[in-house]
Amino acid sequence: MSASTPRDIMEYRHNEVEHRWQAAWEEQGLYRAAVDWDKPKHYAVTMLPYPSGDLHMGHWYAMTPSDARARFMRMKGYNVLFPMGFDAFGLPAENAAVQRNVHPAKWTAENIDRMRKQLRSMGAMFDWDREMVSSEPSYYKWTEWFFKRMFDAGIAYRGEAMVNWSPTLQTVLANEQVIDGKDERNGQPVIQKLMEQWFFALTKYAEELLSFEGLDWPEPVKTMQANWIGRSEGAEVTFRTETDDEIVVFTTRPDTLWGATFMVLAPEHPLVDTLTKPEQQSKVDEYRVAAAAQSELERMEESREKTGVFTGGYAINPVNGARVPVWIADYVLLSYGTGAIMAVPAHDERDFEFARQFGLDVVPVIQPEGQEALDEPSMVEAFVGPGTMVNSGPINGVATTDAKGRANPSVAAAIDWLEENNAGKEAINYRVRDWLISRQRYWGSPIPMIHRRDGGLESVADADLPVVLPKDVEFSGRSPLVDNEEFLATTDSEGEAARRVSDTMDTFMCSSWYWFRYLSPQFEDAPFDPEEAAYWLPVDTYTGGAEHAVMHLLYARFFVKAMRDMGVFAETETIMRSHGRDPSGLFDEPFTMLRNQGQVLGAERLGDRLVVEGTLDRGRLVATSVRVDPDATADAGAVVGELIRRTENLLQVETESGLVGVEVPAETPVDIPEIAGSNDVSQLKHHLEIQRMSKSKGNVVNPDELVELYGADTVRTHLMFAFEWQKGGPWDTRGMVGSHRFIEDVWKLATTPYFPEQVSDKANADLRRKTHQTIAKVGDDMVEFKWNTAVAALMTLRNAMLESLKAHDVDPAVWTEALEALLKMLAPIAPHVTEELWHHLGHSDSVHTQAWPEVDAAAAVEDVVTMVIQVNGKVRDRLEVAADITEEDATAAAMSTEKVKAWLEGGEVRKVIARPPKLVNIVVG
RNA sequence: GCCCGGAUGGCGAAACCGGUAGACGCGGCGGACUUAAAAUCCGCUGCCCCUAAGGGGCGUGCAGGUUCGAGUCCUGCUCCGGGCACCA
Repeated sequence: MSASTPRDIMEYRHNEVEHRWQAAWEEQGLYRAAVDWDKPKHYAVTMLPYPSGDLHMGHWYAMTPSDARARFMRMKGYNVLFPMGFDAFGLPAENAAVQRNVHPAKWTAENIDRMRKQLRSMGAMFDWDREMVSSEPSYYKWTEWFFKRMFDAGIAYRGEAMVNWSPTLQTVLANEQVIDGKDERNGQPVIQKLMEQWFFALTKYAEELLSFEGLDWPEPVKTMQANWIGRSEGAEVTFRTETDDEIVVFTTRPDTLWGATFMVLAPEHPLVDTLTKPEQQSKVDEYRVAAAAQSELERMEESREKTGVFTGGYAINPVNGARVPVWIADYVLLSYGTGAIMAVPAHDERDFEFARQFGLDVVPVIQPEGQEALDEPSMVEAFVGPGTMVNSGPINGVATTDAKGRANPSVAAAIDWLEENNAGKEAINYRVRDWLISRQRYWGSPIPMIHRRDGGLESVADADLPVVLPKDVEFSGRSPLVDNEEFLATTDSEGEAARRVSDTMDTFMCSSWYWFRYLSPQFEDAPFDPEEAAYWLPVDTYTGGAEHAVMHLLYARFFVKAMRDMGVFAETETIMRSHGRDPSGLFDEPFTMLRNQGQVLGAERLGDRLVVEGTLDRGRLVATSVRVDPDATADAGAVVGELIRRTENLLQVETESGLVGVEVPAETPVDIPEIAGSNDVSQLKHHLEIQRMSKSKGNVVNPDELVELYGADTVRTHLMFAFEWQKGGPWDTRGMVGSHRFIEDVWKLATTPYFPEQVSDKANADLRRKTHQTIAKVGDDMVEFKWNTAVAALMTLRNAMLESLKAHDVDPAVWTEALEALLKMLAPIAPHVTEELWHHLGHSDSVHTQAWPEVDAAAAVEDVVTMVIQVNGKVRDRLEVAADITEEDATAAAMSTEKVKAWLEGGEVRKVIARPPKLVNIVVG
């Protein structure tokens, strides 16, 4: 050894190593991806983050495996593009504006700056030249442009929808802002109100969205989307009211029409007013007010007792002329189907309950298979099984089965009859609704539309895009665009004075096309540069949380299909062809492969027990003092209880008599005895369940401190090791030392000089076997996103190498082969330390540009295997046998061991099941 | 309520196609080094029972079933998580 020992030089200083390599990679442009038609491409995208302020463990959990996968693909020979951006519009920025008087633009920009720095500390291979931020005009110009194209294509339209309306604030609230049917800000009631909104005709694509052909997506995601779309086959039937209005209903069971004894309309249905008789008016009005106080989710709860009110009106059943009463009930939703149903209580569970509740007629029309005829008065539940149609005029005697749609003979017969008699027609209904994209908010992409003075609508000229959000605005809780004259006043295409639409777009709209913008975020002629698109599209690997399984992914799929049909890819296709790439089918779907990670969950924690003094103002307490006191009795102050939730300065406190909203003005003193000095609201701890980490829930673990303490490489390794990636789980920092030891051991293996002493062929073969088994295992696991077992396999190799290092019993060539393979395999997971050690071994190029190690299958083969011997299915002995043992030899060996003989004594061998070389099972009796 | 998942030692987990349950790691226990602690190193570690060695029984949320053999397949439950259309 030289005078300066390796230990002096080579101490592992993770911070120094990580900062140095991050700077070096950036300088070299190691992760900048460029179009290269001579290499196969791989476009990897991980769902972009919302800039909530700090990068939390959940972000690391989502991003570092995606990064490792992208790095792995690069080592496998692909030209990899892996960009990053920010989904920067949204509600939290407006909450900050209302409650802390920070402009959303400032709040967002500051958060993004902070998160960019934190993202860099991760050491991911993000190509920052491709970054996009959805709240910048250079991005939302194209979000608006897409809206225009949708409008021109007839996909964007005006319609009505139910919204959470705050009569106090005169504005629409997000579901999140409504707690217990009240506005979380001021405790005032919130009602459901029908309002004019903008929609995208997503249902036009419902059928195509049901096909997942060619997509490598998780089965549950496909199932959830299919269920969400909810295709059902049946018929539309027209009933006429006594006032000769039409009520169209959709039913999957037109065969049971002869048993329809009443109708139910959604309380908001437009015909309710005309149908309602004067003597029923007050009851109907009362019911409609009550229904408006409930959310759709509450209304759909099936376990609730059925409620409803008779309108006094009647409609005529078109199949038999029967006069059926028309009711309204909240379990019928205006947004589903036609907002009206025909009720067949004898054969539908919900209708049955409703009929029994209100004493309505029940008329059976199916004779159950192999049972007695249904006896109406004694029925206790609806009959929904197969049988034969009865009491049904023209379709009497037709069989009814469990099949859906026309595949059911009775349904087919009923549809045919309806069509022949002009009473209805075959129809397909989808549960999915058109995409409501307008929001009555400020911090979003403006809808580039203008109301002309003549009442018409026109879109803003392309040359005038983007419609820019005005900066100088005041925040009160409702969108400042609504009364911003400077913004609203404009002129139409003919120079006439006109008004802008004050709505902005759903942020899902921004996130429905961002991976196109990554391709060329500075491109000014179109949303993306077709030269880039022709090479990189489509996205090969998309990763993100399972919570986006339906909405975001369905919108993204819809968007691409609409883009395709609007010809947005025409030029891209031409360029593809000129390079010999066939574009057919490449623009039908956005993401070829999808993988979901689970969620890193926060730990459970009780909220602080608060004692609040203050004055009551419109149902909520305005605090004059807030104090934390774990022992406070219920009468210690005006409001005493556990802090359940906090949004900026709004507290939800659980008291003995229920949830109370508390507002804490800036000047109100907050006293937390545990924390010395002056305290503020943000230091209050609120209740945490074991649930996902998110800024809004406050149960966030900050990775920065862990990076400081252990290094990014350890944090990355541990996140990939500690959980099954698809599943996630509660975060616990303690186990991290194991991953840290692993990284330090790798450091030790690579920096300790290796001298062979007692070299043996067996030791050489053993280490080579382990090395090549590990290469095979880790390679397979990385393809399948099985990070935890990949790291475990690397740890096992580490253990074997530590033994070899101690025993000095392998050739230097075998040692080096193992060491370099270990570094290369670990490189995607722990990029900094492996790069440092790679260079330490004397290489001058980057470990990240190395080819993934090749498996030597011959070296990996196991020649001796442990064979298990079972007697009657229980393990009784084990034997070391040659891996290629024959069935006869295995059986003979198994039967002849002392232990087995003892177990066989006194019994007769009835059967021997041999599965060489792993197992022999002897059945005796 | 509806749709989709999940449940394995004290903890995070592993187990290809139905074939050794608990790899890998944390924690714990015992030991070495140290004045001591930390770090590091060595050994043990699913539970229970008998024991001197060595054996035996039980065990993958619960109750059944199929099979020579079930964590894995089937039926019925329980509990937990995600989504339910304005959180992203």
